[in-house]
Amino acid sequence: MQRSTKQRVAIQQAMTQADRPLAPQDVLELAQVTLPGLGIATVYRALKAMADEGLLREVHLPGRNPMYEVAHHGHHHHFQCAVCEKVFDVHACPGNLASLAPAGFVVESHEITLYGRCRECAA
Amino acid sequence: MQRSTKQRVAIQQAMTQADRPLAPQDVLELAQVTLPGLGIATVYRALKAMADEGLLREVHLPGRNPMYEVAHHGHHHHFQCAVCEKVFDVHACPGNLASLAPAGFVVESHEITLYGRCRECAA
DNA sequence: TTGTATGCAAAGCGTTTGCAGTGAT
DNA sequence: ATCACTGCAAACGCTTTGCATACAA
Repeated sequence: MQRSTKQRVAIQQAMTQADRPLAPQDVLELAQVTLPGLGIATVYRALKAMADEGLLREVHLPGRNPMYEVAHHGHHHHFQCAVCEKVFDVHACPGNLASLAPAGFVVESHEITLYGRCRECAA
Repeated sequence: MQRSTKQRVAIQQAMTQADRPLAPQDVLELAQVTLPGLGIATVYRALKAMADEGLLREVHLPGRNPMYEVAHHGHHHHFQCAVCEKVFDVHACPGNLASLAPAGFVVESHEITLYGRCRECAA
């Protein structure tokens, strides 16, 4: 199983404190505040390991490299701010999207991304 | 302006005949059927140029590299088949997604991706 | 003839992996 | 003392770019 190293503690701490999807590079920079020697390869390996363990979830957004978020929530979507580029969770869903597909197509799941300005950047 | 070369004709032909979002590699393979010597760099440059001209549109889907489709009018979304991995247009939209965002967030646009099995793969 | 377009190969960028050394158990 | 974890650097896959040549105008 997983060993508890100072690297992984720092990485998990960064993920938990951010409480929103982060790119590996973001995680590196946050974790390096408390652990300057941390390497990017370690971040990638730790994020993937934690995702395999179910602690984190991979987040794929259109036109962005893969991100990770703490895996607590159920079904949800994402909001991407056009100004600060940060990604936030959206805990609502219109549902009933199966009927949008062309006839003969079977819809099994869906993903919605909202774009605009977050609370801070809208002010 | 653009010059009409046999490479660009083949590329545009591939895009038009497919009538669905294609990755640059897909375009290369389709166009190479009629133009075997075609290089991948030319495909990338031509796709970008045609997108700048308004002939094509860049399509970004979660977890996929950028694709291109012929630029047609109107707001639409995409369906990605879990079996054949092909992407199709969805000419419907639930609308009214602005209210899904947290309070204080301003929604300017949205993107929806449906997943499931396309007509061929559902059979 | 002129200058854009092309093909190739090299360079970029984000991500993964091999390896020898480090450190948690 | 193990053996997983780490940092570094090399390797990777996709995309972009520099350059000399080809070719549309």
